[in-house]
Amino acid sequence: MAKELSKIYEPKEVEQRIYQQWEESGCFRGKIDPEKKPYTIVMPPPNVTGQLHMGHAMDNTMQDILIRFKRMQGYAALWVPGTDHASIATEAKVVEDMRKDGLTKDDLGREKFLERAWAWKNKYGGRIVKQLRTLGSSCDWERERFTMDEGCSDAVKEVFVRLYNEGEIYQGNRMVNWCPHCNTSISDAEVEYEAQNGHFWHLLYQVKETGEYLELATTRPETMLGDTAVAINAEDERYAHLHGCHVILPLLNKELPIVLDEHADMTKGTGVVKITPAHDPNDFEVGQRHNLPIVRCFTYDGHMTGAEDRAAWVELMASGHVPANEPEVLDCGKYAGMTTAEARQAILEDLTACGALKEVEDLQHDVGTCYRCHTSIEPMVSKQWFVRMAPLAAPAIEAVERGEIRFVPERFTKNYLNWMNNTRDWCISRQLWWGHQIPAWYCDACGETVVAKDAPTVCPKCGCSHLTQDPDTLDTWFSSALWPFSTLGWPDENAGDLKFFYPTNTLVTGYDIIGFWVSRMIFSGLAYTGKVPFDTVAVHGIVRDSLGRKMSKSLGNGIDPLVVIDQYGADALRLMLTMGSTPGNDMRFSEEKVKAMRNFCNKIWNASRFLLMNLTITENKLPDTLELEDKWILSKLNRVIKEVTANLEKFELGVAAQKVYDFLWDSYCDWYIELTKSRLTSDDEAAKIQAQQVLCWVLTDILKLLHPFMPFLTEEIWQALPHEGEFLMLQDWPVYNPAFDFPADEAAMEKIMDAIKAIRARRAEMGVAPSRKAELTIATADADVFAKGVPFLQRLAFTTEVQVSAEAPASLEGLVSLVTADAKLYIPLSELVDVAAERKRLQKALEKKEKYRDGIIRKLGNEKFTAKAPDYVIQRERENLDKAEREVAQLQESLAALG
RNA sequence: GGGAGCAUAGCUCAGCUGGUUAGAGCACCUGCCUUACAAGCAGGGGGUCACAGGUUCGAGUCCUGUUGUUCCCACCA
Repeated sequence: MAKELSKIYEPKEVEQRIYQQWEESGCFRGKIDPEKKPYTIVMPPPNVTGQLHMGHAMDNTMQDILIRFKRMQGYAALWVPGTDHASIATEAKVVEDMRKDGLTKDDLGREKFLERAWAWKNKYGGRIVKQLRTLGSSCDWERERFTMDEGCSDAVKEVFVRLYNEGEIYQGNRMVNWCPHCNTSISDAEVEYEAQNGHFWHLLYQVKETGEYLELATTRPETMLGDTAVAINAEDERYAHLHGCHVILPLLNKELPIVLDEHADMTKGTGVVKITPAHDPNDFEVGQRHNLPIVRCFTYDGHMTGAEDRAAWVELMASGHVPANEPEVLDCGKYAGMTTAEARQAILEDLTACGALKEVEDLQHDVGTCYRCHTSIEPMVSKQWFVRMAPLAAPAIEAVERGEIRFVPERFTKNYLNWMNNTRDWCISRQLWWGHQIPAWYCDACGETVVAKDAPTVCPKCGCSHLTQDPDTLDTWFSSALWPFSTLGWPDENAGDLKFFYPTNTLVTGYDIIGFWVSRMIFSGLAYTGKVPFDTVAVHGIVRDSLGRKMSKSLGNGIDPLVVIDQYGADALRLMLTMGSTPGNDMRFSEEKVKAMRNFCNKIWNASRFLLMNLTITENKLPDTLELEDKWILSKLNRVIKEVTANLEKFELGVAAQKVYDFLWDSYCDWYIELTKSRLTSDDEAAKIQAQQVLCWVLTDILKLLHPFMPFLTEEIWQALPHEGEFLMLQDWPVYNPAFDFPADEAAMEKIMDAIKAIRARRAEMGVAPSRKAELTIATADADVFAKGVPFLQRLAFTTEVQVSAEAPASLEGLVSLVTADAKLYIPLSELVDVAAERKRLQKALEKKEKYRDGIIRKLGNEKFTAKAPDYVIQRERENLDKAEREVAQLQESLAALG
């Protein structure tokens, strides 16, 4: 930053240059230093092929603020960056890309597909990481990780094998959420419910033994082909005579048992439920209880099963290796090959034709959809790998209840506990290729399952050397659950980073992934490292558009942070994201707010420009003697340092930023700089130097306090000011110092400021041009204080000669009088006064003040108040009353003087 | 059905454990290019703190209920 510069701060060139300087000088590197306390953040890894959006910008800005703050406080700070392979999302993108070339996964085969996927990852993988740099993120890029890199993959295998050997991972046919579009199972957490308009179809099933018709309702008539029972409640007297009877399934004319099960709710509908164990989670449970056959009539890609599917099942049955709960596969005959939607129509038509459809009712209900593609999910019985949650959840709940992990804001603890207390076993296998392939092998000869980190060469049971690896991959969140320690070297317990930087300190993330991710990191950390992975979870909300809507691709209302940065600078965007938000709450993006922050950047820029223009000193140190105004600003600065530090430690980032903002703009620029001008423009060299020194000292501390929020601009200015050391980002954080508390001087200075404000206000009301200067007479008990204020009154209150005395002028003829709590001020501008208007104004002011005074008198007269209120409150009220009395008296006097 | 958030100036929001006459930015009105900044300076208008009760010497802040709104979880054969 040179001394002659444009009036406007141009962020673009500065940001690139400064970031490069930092990175090349190794400022971001986290160093193991036994002399220091570690402070560690691991970045929630964005999708490797993704692009930066406002959510990332917010998340990473918060992390950068914290890590920069702690680094300046002297911690050995480490921020580990990285990316996530995002199995479903990335695989979907690669598949889509292949479709342009007319290719499918099956055409390529696994190996070729993975080659393509890696090529895709290498092509787009660097994008988001570059974009994070434009934000100013001070992460240690030399430690950048990827969930599928060697170390993370090793951690994944280690955990899988361990859990399997402990019996906490098991494989089996269970009801899972199936996405027919992504063609894979997904976990409960990945199902999103959406309201949809549907129907309730009332069907009639005839009872074989009695000939009567049972009415039952379903939202999914196409599943009827897979019905294997009808359930009624044992207590239900309406159907007591049907215990042990059977119904005839329409269309298939198949005989189904009537079972007694609590799942049948007497209060709902007719109290009769059809049971389709293969395609409904509740029905699956009923089927298990009554040992019902499981009949599958859907294929995994959303069609009705046919002869071929059935043949495959017959073959499996003959093979002898039949897993438990393996569903029978139905040949749906005329419906075979139809999509489930087509089959619904056809089946409804046929049911109508045979009189089995009684009526249709409109119904709005929530339908589970895939969180990635929003296709309706199909509950399917399928052979998958699961993690037993109960043993993992228990310690994870205890750790939070014991306070070893704290959520900020605290209310999210409930959200977490709610999730952990209701968790079911976690389906971790995915029918995808992009991801960590499950380290399980099956013997081709005897069917033995071998789980190991490395591929076995022979079957331990039969010695056969032909083993096939399970084709499935693991849920993305399985690897992200290990992120806080896999990135630091685990499973090598002796890894230096792990020993020094783990457990990490703060996890910054949005409330939307507490269940998906935070909870899984917590139980994983406890289970595998024996320690909580972090001590604090700082939760933030989401960034919405200016109308309060979620930013989404389909709405096209997303704002690209890079565009904003390009236009207004990264510092402005960062400030907008922090100052406009409160912990845990959503915020709205608004260009107006970004502009306001850009203006703030410009304000600092110009304040600094002013200082540089006047600067002759080369060393940043305070002068030996301080003037009243110097003590005032230093005392205020000292308080700001104390408060801002406390706010940051409590994760109140917005409040912290706001306080420095106000201090810089109001106290430093609007007052202090103006107050120093009389010294700076004087001929007194010593006074010039003295003013420069305080200006420089205070600005430097402001830059330090602002640095975590707006790193680029503060670094740029700091380097132009007299300083020691190479980078602002490596300087020590300012510390509160009781020696710089000057309460008496602050109060004195403010008496002068009150007078200045009073004169300005009156002149503005009277419409006096600033060019018209006037003499001033001050009558006050604080004559010595106001004597010090003379130059300020001259410069800032448009006065020429100033008389300060204890007494009012002998004659008030031709004078306008105005009052503050501590002084009466007289200006010879009475020819401009509209006496009537002036009387009215004074009367209004007097009434208001009297009302206020009377309020205090009543309060202080209330014995209950004086008996119960704390002393400091009573004391303050007495002072207020004092001040109000004086003001009332002075107003009355002025009014009397008007005649 | 269970849980949570939000409701304060025209707009976007602060307001911590209850305690000065409720604040900021933007917008609006008036006057100023006062040699750092018009992306600025000075001055000003604008709020029965959603509603109804309650606790308290004292409530925007705590409690109960109501309304509106957003979200999470569960269920819906």
